[in-house]
Amino acid sequence: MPELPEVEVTCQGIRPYLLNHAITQVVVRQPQLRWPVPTQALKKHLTDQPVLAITRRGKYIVIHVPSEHLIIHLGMSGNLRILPQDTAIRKHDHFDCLLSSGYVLRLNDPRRFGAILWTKGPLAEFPQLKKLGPEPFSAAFSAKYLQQIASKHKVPIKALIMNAASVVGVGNIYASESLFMAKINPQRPAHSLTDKDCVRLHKAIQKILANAIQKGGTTLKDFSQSDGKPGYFKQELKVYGRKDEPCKKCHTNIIGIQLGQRSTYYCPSCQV
DNA sequence: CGTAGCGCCTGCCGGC
DNA sequence: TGCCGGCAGGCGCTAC
Repeated sequence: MPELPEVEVTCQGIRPYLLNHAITQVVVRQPQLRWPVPTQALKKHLTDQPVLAITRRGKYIVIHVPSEHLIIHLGMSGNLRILPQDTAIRKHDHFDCLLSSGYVLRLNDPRRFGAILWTKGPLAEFPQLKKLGPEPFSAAFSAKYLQQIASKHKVPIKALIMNAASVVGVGNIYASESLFMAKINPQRPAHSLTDKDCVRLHKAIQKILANAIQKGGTTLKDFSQSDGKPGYFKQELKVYGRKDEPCKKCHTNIIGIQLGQRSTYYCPSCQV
């Protein structure tokens, strides 16, 4: 479900309800997520701890308590909501953090591809975070950097930008949308991109992600912001999910293909 | 090493 | 109405 914009919107939504409030209780109803949930460690180390910060690294949400970190990944179908503590439990409500603010932070994740992790050590050394490439809005993610990695790989450019080791946060929707904005065919081998292509793609990735965050993310079916409202970027999608519909620029029908087992959309006329 | 393909799960939708 | 295949916003593991 979530790519970087949806995760960022989730962080922004939950922050006021967590920051400077204490975690009063941790409830794990389903310990089998992508990795086993470290239930005992969570209960022992998070209970009665104040939340000092909520940050994001790639698609991971990091909740900081004194000298430890709770790390949450939403996988494909995960959703974090802020709810009154007496809200009835629904199917797939796997994890709760009760808060001194009177609310509960609740994870619902039907497909259980998400994760609840915990670490005491430095965040940068945490295995899942250690492998991640630069943040798309950081100085490290420059047009020059994109040129360098593109020149070294022959995989389709869409696969390259979706690989979190290249740059974090670009998932299946925004990869297609960024490539449309940059006028690049998603199937092009990464090393075939010119420097100018990379400059356009770099800018497109940043613009698409920033605009999606500003619109509250993309709701296709099950994503909602932490207050339950949908994201409004769906209306902005130019190619994703628009197979056989006319391109908004040139009216050629949008093509839908499978690329690396992921559905991929592009305009055969605008994207070369 | 880079790359391709599979599998983890549940839910939903369209076709028969 | 029910069954079945295919598909879904992510990502790690395996084999080559």
